[in-house]
Amino acid sequence: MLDRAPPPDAPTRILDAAERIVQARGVTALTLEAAAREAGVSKGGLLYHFAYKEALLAGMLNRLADGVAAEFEAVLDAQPPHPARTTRAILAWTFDDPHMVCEQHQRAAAVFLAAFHHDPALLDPIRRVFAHIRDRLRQDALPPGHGLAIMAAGDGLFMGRIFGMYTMDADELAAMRAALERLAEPQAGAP
Amino acid sequence: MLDRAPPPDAPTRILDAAERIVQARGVTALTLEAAAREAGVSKGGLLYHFAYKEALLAGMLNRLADGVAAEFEAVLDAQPPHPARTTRAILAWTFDDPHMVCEQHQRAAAVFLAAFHHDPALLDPIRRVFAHIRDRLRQDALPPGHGLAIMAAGDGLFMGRIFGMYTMDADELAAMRAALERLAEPQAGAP
DNA sequence: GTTTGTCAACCGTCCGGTCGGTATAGTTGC
DNA sequence: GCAACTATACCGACCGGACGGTTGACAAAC
Repeated sequence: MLDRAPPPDAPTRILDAAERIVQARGVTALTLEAAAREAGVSKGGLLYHFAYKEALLAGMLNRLADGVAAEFEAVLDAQPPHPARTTRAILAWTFDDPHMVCEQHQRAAAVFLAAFHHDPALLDPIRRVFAHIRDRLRQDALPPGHGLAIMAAGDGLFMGRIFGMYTMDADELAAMRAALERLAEPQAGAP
Repeated sequence: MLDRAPPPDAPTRILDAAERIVQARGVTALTLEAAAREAGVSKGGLLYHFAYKEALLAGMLNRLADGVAAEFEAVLDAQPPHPARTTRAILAWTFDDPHMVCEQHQRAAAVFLAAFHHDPALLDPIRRVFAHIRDRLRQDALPPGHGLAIMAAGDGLFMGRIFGMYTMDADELAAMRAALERLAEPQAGAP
């Protein structure tokens, strides 16, 4: 389909390479030399584009934040109108299939952890994305707390998967989704 | 009350020191030398008790897993009989106050992350603890998925706090708890 | 001819792990 | 009773390698 994409520029190639390394071999393996080699440039070449290692990490995380924001926006747009549209988008985001297994998200998690490892402040761009989602969530016509509970459950599921804390089969996943969907009913708990 | 506790032995002191470092200054600051100094032994002394750095990490994580298991057991024991007793214990564990702000848990998170950073396989002891809790959860008289949803939400909240992704005020927390408690009602969603 | 992008060689530091050694407390043989 | 030996606990100098970052050179683009 898009096999004729132009070759990415050096910074992009470097960011890609760094992500690949972090995903495949963990934070410790992400050295300037390794990233440079993987990207097909020299260490000096890498340092021309990212003057410090921290700049590289920041670049990775900024791109990640943009990606996450765009992805959520896409899921939201695909959602039919509903009083709890944002909440339902989160549910879809969490449970709908392509997303669940996506290697993309393993990579996102790896980048996230790598950044946190180096300096928690690097996470700020992502924090802003989540804060934005939470603001949207507040505008849903739902009893207070329901949206947050669903969001927290989604995050918990995601984290659990990242850390290999629990792997659930399709049945359990479906049951969880059903449970959370009860919380996303507009009339739920209305007085 | 117990101010006459005997001084801890060297391995315990080292583990304590390592935890303190990891919590206060992050994974990167946990070097053998730093841990040794903080524990008041020499590097050689530390290596006598923990032959590799990995052994130190494993020791930290094993102790953590034991602590978490004991803590959950205590919360569970404090719970009055109820068809969804384990689920309610998780709710209490997640939301009841002393636990929420506890510095202990910041430390637990730091140890967890440090271990994961070094080698994800190190997390196995904790994984076992969570698997055990999940088994208990399944025995609650609740529609399938409700317990899991609550557990995931608790994990999400915990992770969110660790990574500073979102900080919720007391009202939001209370609303979340109320929402999740609806899922912990035995009759909830019964046909 | 200067700016832009890239390179390879190099440096200083830090860190995990090794190693030879010390001190104290048993244990054994006589 | 004591010498010889062993085990336990600990010390700190040192080594080798890795890693982040610097430097100076160089070629193509403008």
